[in-house]
Amino acid sequence: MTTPDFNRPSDFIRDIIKEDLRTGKNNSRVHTRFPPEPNGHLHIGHAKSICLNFGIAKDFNGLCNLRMDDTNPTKEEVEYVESIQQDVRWLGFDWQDRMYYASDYFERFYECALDLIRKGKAYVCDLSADKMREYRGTLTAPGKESPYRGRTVEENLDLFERMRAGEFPDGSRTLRAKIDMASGNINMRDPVMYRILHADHHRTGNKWCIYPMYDYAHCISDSIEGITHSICTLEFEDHRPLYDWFLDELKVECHPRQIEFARLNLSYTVMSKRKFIQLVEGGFVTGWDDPRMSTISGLRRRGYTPEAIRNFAERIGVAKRDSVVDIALLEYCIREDLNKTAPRVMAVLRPLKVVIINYPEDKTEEMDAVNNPEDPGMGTRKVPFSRVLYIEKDDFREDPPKQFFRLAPGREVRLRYAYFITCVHTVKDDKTGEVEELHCTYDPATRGGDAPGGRKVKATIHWVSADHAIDAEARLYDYLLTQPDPDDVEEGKDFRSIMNLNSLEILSGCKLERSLTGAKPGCKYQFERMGYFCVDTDSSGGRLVFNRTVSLKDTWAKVEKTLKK
RNA sequence: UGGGGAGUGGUGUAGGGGUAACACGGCAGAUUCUGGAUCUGCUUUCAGGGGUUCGAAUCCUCUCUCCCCAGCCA
Repeated sequence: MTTPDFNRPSDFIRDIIKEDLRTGKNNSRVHTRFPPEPNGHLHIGHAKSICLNFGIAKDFNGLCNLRMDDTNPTKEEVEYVESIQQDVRWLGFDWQDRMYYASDYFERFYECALDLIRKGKAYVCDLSADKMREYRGTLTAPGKESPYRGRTVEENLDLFERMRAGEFPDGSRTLRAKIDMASGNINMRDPVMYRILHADHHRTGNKWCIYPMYDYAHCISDSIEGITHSICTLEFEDHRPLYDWFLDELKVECHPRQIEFARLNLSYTVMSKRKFIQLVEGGFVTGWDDPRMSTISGLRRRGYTPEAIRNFAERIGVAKRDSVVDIALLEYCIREDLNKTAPRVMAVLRPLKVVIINYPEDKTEEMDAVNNPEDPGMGTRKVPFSRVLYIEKDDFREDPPKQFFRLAPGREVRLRYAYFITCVHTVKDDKTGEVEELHCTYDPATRGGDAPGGRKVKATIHWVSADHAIDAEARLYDYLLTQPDPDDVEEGKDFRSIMNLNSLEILSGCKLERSLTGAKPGCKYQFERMGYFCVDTDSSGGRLVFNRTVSLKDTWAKVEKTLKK
């Protein structure tokens, strides 16, 4: 058992909990829950909530349940409950034996409904959906009471039992709470507690044909599980009076406190199930786990680590105001993690052939390369060097601008862990004039990368020996949107009008150092100077596919950009 | 025009009567066998008006702006 951590960065929710602990509320217990509806895949917004709920439990020596909020059989599927469990586990959280389903409580909900009917606090209403909307009133005008509001307890009991028995068709009746049709809070205008739905539920099958609504089911679920702090997002703020109303009327022992926080928005991406579906169906991405998606599965496939995401969740904080977090912070978090953990490797994404004309044709040397300068414990490896190499196209410029330090005609640079080379000749395509091969000389005295006299070069570039290289495909990703805010679009258009149509660039024929042979999906590397890459699940047999998780910070790219202006 | 929330630098989060802090970003520089990492410095803020006070981001008051709510979705 760990001691509660009161020292970690606090937030308004933890402040409330600390106060409750101080005053001995809830017998000094802390119990939260993460309650997704299994109707879609989790995204990084959910990760914020997961980290919050499980994190609070951990900080205060409490517990956090995982609960499927499965009260709507028409939308929920087992496929989703499995993916949700996988994602939560992957993020590093453990609900132990506390995996719950709202559907497990259906009988309890029913009993409670009976109780409310007997107390005259709930009634069966025969209004159609359209009529009910009409009776509800508007934001500014009060509603009208349903003509069925005055039914006797006996009649209500009879009708409700028959609703359960399946005597009535979908939509013909509802069970409603009897509260106040004139309330300024529309949620309190006799909200529906049960609707008739002759639909198979993924867990209860055809046992039920009436299903409870969120507001009714959620508070009771929390109460049953002994939740102390029921944390949800801002849009439920004006549902809180109803949450409290049900629990007060039912006189339950455990009455959790609902606390609302602002959901996460991330710049240059979308964050709602509806928009994700539009992306998938519109063919903008290949699926829920497309590495450009901010779904947990997408981020995982992209090469993000649970550590980075947890760290991100901590850095963004928790508050009540609407905000848009700069995606640069997420990128910072993954770079921070991978910088410490990812082995370095040399990979040429856009190869340019280089012949070292004064190097023997049949010779191969094994150069020592450091696996991770941030972590000497990760050791070294041998990288083969020979006469014909590949370097990055971007590392050569025939007419280098002033700030360009890399290879150019007549200029000397260092090949990382190998030799200094000087470009003495360029071979061009007759027709296009494009440089297709470089002839260079090397200085044998610089073996390993250092000149004996302390001679300096301005750049070190990576390379791969042509004869020893393995081929791979690299997928480079860019933001999904061309603008930070998905809703900042022209009148009448939606986020699809600001899609970045170049968010995926596929590079084939990349040349990798041979140590990457047989790398397995999920393996993460830093391709030196190019970014962090992760083996994609599309890899098979000898075919290697890499996702670029995130590029390295690139000062040269910035300089070049301002140069172009 | 009803009800519920929220306004602190470019972004996010602290500070809750004593003169605004941390992180990311941006910009410089140092350093470096990754134009990476690291280090240093700079950048810029309390929505507005009035009031209380020796002193207000903080308390009071008025105003403005933004977000959410009219599913038998969650």
